[in-house]
Amino acid sequence: MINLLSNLKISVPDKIFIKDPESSDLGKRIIEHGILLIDEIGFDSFTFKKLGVKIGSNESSIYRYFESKHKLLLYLTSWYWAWIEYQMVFATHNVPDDKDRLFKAIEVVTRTIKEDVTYTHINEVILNRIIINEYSKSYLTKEVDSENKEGYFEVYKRLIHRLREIIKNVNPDYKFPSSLASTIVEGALHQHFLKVHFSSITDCGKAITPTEFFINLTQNALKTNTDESN
Amino acid sequence: MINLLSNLKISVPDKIFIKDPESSDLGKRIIEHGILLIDEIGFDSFTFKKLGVKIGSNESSIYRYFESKHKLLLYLTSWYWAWIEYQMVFATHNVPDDKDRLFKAIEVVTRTIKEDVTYTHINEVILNRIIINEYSKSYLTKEVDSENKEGYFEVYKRLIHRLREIIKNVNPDYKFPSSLASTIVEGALHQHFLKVHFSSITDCGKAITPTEFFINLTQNALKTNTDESN
DNA sequence: GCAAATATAATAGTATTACTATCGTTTTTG
DNA sequence: CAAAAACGATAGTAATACTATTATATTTGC
Repeated sequence: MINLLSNLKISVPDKIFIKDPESSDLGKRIIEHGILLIDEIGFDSFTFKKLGVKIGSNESSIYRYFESKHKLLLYLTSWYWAWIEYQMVFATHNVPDDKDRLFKAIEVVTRTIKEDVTYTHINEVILNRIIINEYSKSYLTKEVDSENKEGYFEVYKRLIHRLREIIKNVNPDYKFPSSLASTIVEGALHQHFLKVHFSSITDCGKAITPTEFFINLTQNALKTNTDESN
Repeated sequence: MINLLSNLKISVPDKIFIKDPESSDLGKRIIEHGILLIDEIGFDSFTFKKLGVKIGSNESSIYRYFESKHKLLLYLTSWYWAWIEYQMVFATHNVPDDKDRLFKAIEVVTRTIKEDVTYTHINEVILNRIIINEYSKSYLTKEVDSENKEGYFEVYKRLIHRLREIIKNVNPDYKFPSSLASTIVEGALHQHFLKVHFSSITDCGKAITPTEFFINLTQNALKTNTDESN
């Protein structure tokens, strides 16, 4: 699976960037060290000037790739969700049982990220931390609707749609497949955050994982009256 | 109930402000128009200078109440959750059946806010919109841990703890009462957001409410094997 | 191998932000 | 009524989030 993935370029909507960062060495350094710096000082304190210093390049050069730090965040989040999407597709591919497929899919979107050596300039463990800490900021803006129209959130919505379809296969009569799908994905990020910063309002921690919680929640939500198999 | 509440002052941790905005006319105007202005232009574009213009006062005077706009947001969110907490306590008070109590509690934390005339200078409908759009930004910061130690999130955590206890009463064997409680509260905000901005990834809208979704989810999550009553 | 095109670097400049500090005036209150 | 507290006005600062221009380096196409 890792080899299959390594031949694929994770595809990010091209309206997000001015110049594709994958197309040059400087572009890749912007992504690589952008991730590290956002993780280090937080997105709010992050500036292109500081990133320029880190990569020994100039602020103005970074602006030729991304028109703002907000667009860079949109790039990173789209990349992340596309990466998760690929993992979901591969992990659920050829799984014959509908329920098993759903459990696999939930596992992919809720688990703690382990390092992936496929994309050398992107540290997925750190990127995942950025998603947990900063993802909401990418859409909690006054510009959401216009940016949504521009397609900046396509990857994320497609992932939720895929998960919704897998849910519907398990129980076509379930009334809230979209809300369940979006709750699992967003909720998992939230539980991972709580685990680190507000442990008193989550059960997730050393013994219990968000994956366990959401699989249990989903399993019960989709149980039909006549279903005693689980 | 409204009359009972009107005698209560919603209590916000006093470390959040420099001077209690409830203690003066200017303070109340800061809160009242702060809410309106944040809703109008979004928290990111909101500044004390702009607020000063709106209320015919000076930037420097506002700084005498709140040391930063971030603290003002913490004030508003604490106020909001304390207000929700009161409603939850009153709505569940004297409800004999554990399940009914839980459903009432979920309703209070997930429903669409209708206007409340009790607190004249605070428009709860608009404040709710701010919570939906901006709440995450109050804790998704590099300072969460130190601010959490200072008690800035006490009200929110207390609300989640209350909900958790109500959940535990219904099913003491349920393994994830804290995670379920935090998922309901955070998830409801998220579903309300999706309803407005990303309707394709939620079932909530005109026909279905977040309350319905989360009551259904909880009901199924807490069902015991021998429980056929619902 | 060289000219043209492209990419990058360096510098400067702008309006705004998120404050702090000071001072004078008004209002409150003991 | 005097002292204290609150408020308003002004000024100042370092940083932010850019844009614009120009110079230099690198790549490429013929």
